[in-house]
Parts: sequence; C-alpha cells; structure tokens
Amino acid sequence: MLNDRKKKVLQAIVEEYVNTAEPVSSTSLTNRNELNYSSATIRNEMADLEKAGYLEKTHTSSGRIPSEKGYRYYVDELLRDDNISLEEIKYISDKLEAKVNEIEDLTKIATTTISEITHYTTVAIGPGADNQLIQEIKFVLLGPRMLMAIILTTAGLVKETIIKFDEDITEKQVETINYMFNNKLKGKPLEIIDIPLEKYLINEMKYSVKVIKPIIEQIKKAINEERQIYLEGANKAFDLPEFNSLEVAKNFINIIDEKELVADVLDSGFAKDINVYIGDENEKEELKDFSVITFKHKVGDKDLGTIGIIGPKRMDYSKVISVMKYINKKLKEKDM
Amino acid sequence: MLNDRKKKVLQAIVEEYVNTAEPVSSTSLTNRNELNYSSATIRNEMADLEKAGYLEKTHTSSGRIPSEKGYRYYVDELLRDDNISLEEIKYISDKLEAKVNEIEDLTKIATTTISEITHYTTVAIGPGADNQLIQEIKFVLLGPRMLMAIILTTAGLVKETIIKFDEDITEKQVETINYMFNNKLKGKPLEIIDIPLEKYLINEMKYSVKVIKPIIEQIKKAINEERQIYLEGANKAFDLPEFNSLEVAKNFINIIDEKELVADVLDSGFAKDINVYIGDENEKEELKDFSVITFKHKVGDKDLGTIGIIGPKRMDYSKVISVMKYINKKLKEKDM
DNA sequence: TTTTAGCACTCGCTGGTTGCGATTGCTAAT
DNA sequence: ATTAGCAATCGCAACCAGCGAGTGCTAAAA
Repeated sequence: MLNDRKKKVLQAIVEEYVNTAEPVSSTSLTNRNELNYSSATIRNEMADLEKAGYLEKTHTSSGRIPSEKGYRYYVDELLRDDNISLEEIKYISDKLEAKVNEIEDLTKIATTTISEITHYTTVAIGPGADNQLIQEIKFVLLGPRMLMAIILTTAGLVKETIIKFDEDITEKQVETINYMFNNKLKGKPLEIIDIPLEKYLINEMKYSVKVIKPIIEQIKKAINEERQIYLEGANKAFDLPEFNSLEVAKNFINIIDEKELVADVLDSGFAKDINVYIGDENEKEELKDFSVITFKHKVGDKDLGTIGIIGPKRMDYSKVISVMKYINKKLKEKDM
Repeated sequence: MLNDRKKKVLQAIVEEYVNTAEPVSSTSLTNRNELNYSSATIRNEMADLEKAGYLEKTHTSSGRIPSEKGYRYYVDELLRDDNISLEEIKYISDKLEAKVNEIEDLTKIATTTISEITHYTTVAIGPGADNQLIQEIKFVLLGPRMLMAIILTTAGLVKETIIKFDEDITEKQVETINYMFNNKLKGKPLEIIDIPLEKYLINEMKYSVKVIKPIIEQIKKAINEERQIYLEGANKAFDLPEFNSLEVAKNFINIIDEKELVADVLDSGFAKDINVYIGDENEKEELKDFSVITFKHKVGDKDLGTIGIIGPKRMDYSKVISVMKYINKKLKEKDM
C-alpha cells in the first residue's frame, strides 16, 4: 500500500510524463504545490516507488517514467474520470444529437467524435451476430435470378444482402420463401441461419436445393463476415513523439491495417464498462507497446458494438475515460 | 531526341534505381551486357543525360538517380508493359474467376490482388453517380415509419438506403410511390433524383411533403456520399526505404487517411486507359513525393469505378502497368 | 572521332573523442 | 524526517579524421 505522498508523486509523474513525453526529474516536481518538498525528498520517494515497481529509468542518471504497473495503479486508484470540459460536453452533445437514418451511423459519429476530442486513433466494430434476434426477414426480387434478403433484428439493425441463382425464380416462389422463413425464424437468434436449417428446408420441406442453398449460404456470409469496421484519426498517432521511432510507427500501421486483428481486439473480454489494457496486458503481442481502451456502446438498450482507442502507453487515460463515460451515457439516453 | 545508347543508359538507371533505391554509379552499369562500355563512357553519357534533365545527383560525387523527367521518359518511351510472369497471370485469373453476388465485390478483389502482386498500396473507389442510368427502383416497407429504397442501375449496381419518416406510411402509399418513381425515373440518369423532382412531385402531383422530401433527400445522400473506398496494403509502404524518412511516412498516412483526398485523386483526369502521375505531375500538393497510377475498370461494359496505386516515385512502373493492363483486360472479358 | 585509362577531387559516412548538462544516489548536516 | 551538497553516471551534440565510392577531366589509345 502506498502512502499518501507516494501516491501524489506517482500521480504527478504519470501526468507530467503524459504531457511532456520526457522522463520526469525530481526537481521538476518540487514546483507543484501539492508536493512542497525538496528535490532530495522527492528523489527518495521516487527511489522507493522504483523499487516497488511503479517507476522505471531509461538510464542510470535519467528521470523516471511510469512502469506498466505504475500506469495500472494510476488508472485503478488515482485518475479522475470526470476530466471533461463544458465545451467538450457541448461538442459531444451536438454531434450525438444528429438525426440518423441507420442506427449504425451513430457508431460512426461516436467514433469520429472521440477521435476528434482525444486526438487518439479510434476504431469501432458493429455488433456481432451473437445476442441478436431476428425480427423479420424480407425477400425482394431484383431480377429473374437476383434476390435481396433484408433482415431486421430486434436490436434495430438492418442487414441486406444479394443472392444470385443459376435458374429463374418466380414471384410465387419468393412469396413462399418469405412466408416460410418468417414463420420459421421470427424471434430466433441470427445464428439459426445455418446448415441444419438448410437441410431441414430441403429434406423435410422439400424445397429446391438450387433455391435454398444459395440463400442460406449468402445470408450466413453476410451475417458473419460483413462486420463494419470504422477507423478514425490514424494520422493523429503520427504526431506523437513515440512515433519518431520507425519501429513503433510500423507496428502501429500493421495493427490498424489488419482488420481481423482490430476486430479481435475489440471483441475481447469485457469485465467492466470501460476496459483498459496497458502494454503487455493486451492479449495480442503486436500491441505490447500500446494501450487500448474499449467500451461496448448501446443506443437505448440496443447493442451497437464496441468502440476503442489505440494509443501509446503514455496515454491521457483520464481524458479518454472521461470522454468515453460521457459518450456512453449520452448514447444510452438516446432512443431510436 | 536521345540516341540509342542514352536510352539504354537511362533505362538501366531507372531499373537499377527501382531495384536498389541507391544512386546508380557508372561502374555498376558496365556489367550489363547491353552496355558493353567502360565506366568512363557511361559517365559521359550520364553527364549528358543530367544536363538534359533526365538524371539528378544527390551530391557532387554520388551516383545518379532519375529525375521526374527521366521517369516520365521511361514511362512514355522505354518501359515494357508485358512484364508479368505466368505465375502472376495464373494467380490473377484464379482470383478474378471467383463467383461474386455483388458486382462491387470484384473491385475489392481486384484491389487486393493488385496490392498482393505489386506490393504497393492500392486504393479503389466505386463508380460515381455520373453516367449511370436507373433501371428500376423498389421501395420496401420495413416498419411503419421505415422504408428501404433499392435502386438498380443499368450498370448492374444495386444501391439501397433506409428512409425514416415522422409519420406512419401505409402499404398503399408505398405502392403509389413505387409506381410513380418507376414511371418517372426508369432509364433516367441517377442525378435526376434531386430538388426539381421533389418540387414536381409535391407541387404538380400533390404528394405529401412529409413523404417525398425524406425520400429524395436520403436517396440523394446515398448516391452522392456513400461511395465506397477500398484500401489495401497500406502497411506495405512502410517496408520501402523511402519510408525511413518520418516526413515521408507521415505524409503518406495523411494522404490515405483522408478519404476525400483519395477519392479526388482517383476521380481526376483520364486521358488514357492507364494514367501515370509522377511526383509534381499530381494535382495534389500532398502527393508531390509520390507517384500515382490509376485506371478505370469495367466488368463487361459496366463501369465499376477507378483503381489506383500510390507509391514512391521510384516505383516499378513496368510491373504495375503490366499488372493493371492484364487485370483490366480480364475484367472486361468477364460478364455479369 | 570515339573510347578508355588514370588520377585528383568531392562528399557522405563511420568511429572515436571530448565536454556539457541533466539527473541521480548517497552522506552528512539540519 | 528532511534537506543541502557533491561525486558519479550517462546521453547527447560537436568536432575531427580517415575511408571509400563516385565523379569530372585530361591525355592517351583505338
């Protein structure tokens, strides 16, 4: 357990380092009014904090920087999560007020807004197939061999996909398909659209393979593969001093260029409302030099997916978490 | 006009520099069997080529690199445009053979394939509203206040968008709308869906403002704003030696992060089948250190948009142009 | 007339040296 | 418990020298 002064020193060092990106010296902290001690005293505390693993040195005679344990302690115990100005509140409110036709647009708006306010790279992914129930399916004939399936989920999402056939389809057939699918699938989870259903329809219900198979295949594909990924402010990362290392810059590009990886990161563990992964805490090796902060967002009670920030370990955790909390709250209040 | 040997020297320097990214010395060219002269002779030719503006030096005693004029001459006069191996032909053919449900998927496949083969960052944009005729419009009621409009164009594209209303819409209304719009718009260009049409429908045909206005507004928005941009292999750029300069790397990220900019670049002038912009030839200031190669692609006779490569001026023009030519041809042969 | 050998000259790059400044750890005094 | 004082450490920028790659030019060879 850290005594009060050590907490103050650690907090000051994290905040100073987040601001300046330079190792923090004992003297630089003596100017702060909450730390009215000589540099020697601060030095002793810093030495203790280093021994306990909260701080690190870049070389023997350098100032200190927070270790991952230090950041973790800061995030868990020291940080303010209401670090948001009136202007920022106003800006966010205005953005989220916008009228949208598709509920997913709100994810995009929220992503952009977070990136604009925090100046970090922000990513988002739509909701997965899990937990979504089918409200209705509509089939619309677009041509003699082209059908559109439109799936509405109880979460308010609309997903459409085009199906092509090797033989002509009649309006009559579409009607039966429409009836059949809705009859069978309303209120069921999205994942039900799969091989067993295909077999059932073909074998039990005696539907034509040539009609049913492409439908099931394509809908399945649409549900599973087409999760939209949003990316905002990738270029902002390059203004950070840590990106002067080409190594780091390249790693970063590799991460955000790989959609699978981003999706994986956003989909992983959600113990809390807002989840903070610092450096090695990230499951992915590629992210060990970065910090990731994610939250699931809902509009009203409708699950809309996950939004996350990827930035340096030297991240303004306080600002990011404050902004995320506020946006999370605002979205929940909204109803569609 | 350059004599034969000068052409050979210029060509050799471009190709060597493309390969190695190092200034090319006179001695290094003497090994080539098409240049069986002493280094002194080559040196004289190089000095002439420099005076004529085709070559540059990085410093007094360095080897030569091509100037933009040099690259231009190489592209216009010297390059082979069939620089593609059997394996590559096979690879491309396999990729493009894939059965797709939506014609736009071919753009994505082509983009990915080009990036994989050339190892350059590849971008693409779907076709603009111009030149597309409306084949049919379908309206589907998804809820009491939610309508989907599906527009089929003669180019085989399907565009759908969701419209929300402030009041309930009946199936009956949708039917009239359906009839009306198709009657009025079939065979017309997409741009017809605009304010004059809105006014006509409301004033002359006495349709409800509350119904027509959102429809026109949203369709207009969907047509104009939602042009899909594809981006592949952004990370590959970072393996190039020119990206060791942080300046260059940052510029590059700024370019590809800005969708508007990418769209602008892909939409600009199309004098030829394949268009090459070298450095300062690019309209955009931001691209002055890069080269861009673009081509419009069609499937059969259907316009599918533009694909382009953004890479260093030291680009393998021969390979890129060869691959683009082949893909262009293959796509044209395909029919949907 | 064209080509080439030879050589002085230029310049970037690397490695070593030096001195400065920032910062620490420790000791002894307060 | 706190602080002043001081030696020690290390990064960093500046400077220098030597090496090597490459050129331009001149004069000789083909």
